Amino acid sequence: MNVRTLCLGILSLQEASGYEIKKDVEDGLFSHFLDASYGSIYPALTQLAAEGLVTVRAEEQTGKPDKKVYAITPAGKNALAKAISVTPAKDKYKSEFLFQMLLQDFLSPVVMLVAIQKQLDDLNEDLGHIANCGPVSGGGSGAQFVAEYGHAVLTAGVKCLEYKKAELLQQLAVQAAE
Amino acid sequence: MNVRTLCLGILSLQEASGYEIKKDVEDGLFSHFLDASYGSIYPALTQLAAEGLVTVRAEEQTGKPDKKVYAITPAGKNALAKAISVTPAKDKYKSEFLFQMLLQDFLSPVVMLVAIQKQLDDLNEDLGHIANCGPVSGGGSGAQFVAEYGHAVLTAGVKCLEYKKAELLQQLAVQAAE
DNA sequence: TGATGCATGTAATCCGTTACATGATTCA
DNA sequence: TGAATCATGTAACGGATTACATGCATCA
Repeated sequence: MNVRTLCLGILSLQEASGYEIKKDVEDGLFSHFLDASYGSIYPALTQLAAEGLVTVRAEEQTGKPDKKVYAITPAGKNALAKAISVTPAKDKYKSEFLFQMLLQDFLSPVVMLVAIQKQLDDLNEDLGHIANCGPVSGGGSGAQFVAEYGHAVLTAGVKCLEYKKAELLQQLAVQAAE
Repeated sequence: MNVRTLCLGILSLQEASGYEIKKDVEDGLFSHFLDASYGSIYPALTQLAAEGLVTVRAEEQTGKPDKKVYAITPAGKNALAKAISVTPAKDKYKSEFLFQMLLQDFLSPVVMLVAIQKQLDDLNEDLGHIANCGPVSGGGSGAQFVAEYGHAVLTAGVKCLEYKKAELLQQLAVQAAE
């Protein structure tokens, strides 16, 4: 899936500017399974508008720069429906954290502890993003499904890491006592 | 993290050919959080050998093509230790499946069911990869940690999806009865 | 006889990130 | 006064994937 489809998908839930789409994938409900940078979002939006799949409207704001609000068109909805009806690619998960843990023989216990804590913070941050969006938001039942799935998976990770962390802490304490 | 470091990491656990490294990230214990293609592995290995971070040995095989077995050198271990001692980048997770679920209003219940089943199959496949490696394998305690974490997260996903699937199936049955 | 597994490699292409460029406003 | 937020955009660069090329052995 490319950034074009991503934008179309978000715009099908609500109107938004490029800046707001970036926020959605950075801090919003979608942050834990989507990603895109300004460098890909803005060109995609321009292209989408040129093809008539979205409309643009300049919105003046007081105290803030003007923004371009994009909205999906019927043609855009068709294109979106087509794009997401194909069997999706398998989820991609890349974790440098797990790579580090795999190679823990090369790491000092302190470095390990720092890495685990960082991972814990990252997971909790994502959990926070999901919680912030509240039970109802943009995508209705779809958003709820995604929130529940994310919550389940993220929570499982946290639980596992809390256990590991406690284990490590105890080991460190024993070592210090010797 | 780049493919160079990935190869160095796997070679620190055991000797391997490029083909075997690819299998590790495709079907092995690492498959659910690492990824690399031949097009990136082979050049990386060649480069690593040229820099003296790994050694190459041609191994003749009966009934199979010869293979080049790579092994990490002390210099390679140093380079690896250095590379993984920096704070790792945040995990990247991209899910077209969740994107589809988010946009479920554009999907027929049947397409949704197919998508959920496919996701379930994918998760169970990864779970199988972890189980196949058994309690002990290459990386010792590191491998065990990674296996436990993967198992916890993947299982949570399966549980959540089984529930959703049952819910959907029931809805479909009710609709059919009307 | 055709598909699949084992095995190595190269080159074009693509998609996206990073960095750069600009500028107003608000809050500390 | 400096940092952060809001806001849009471009261009170079990079890293990896995809597709291609080759070839033997085994299994159905």
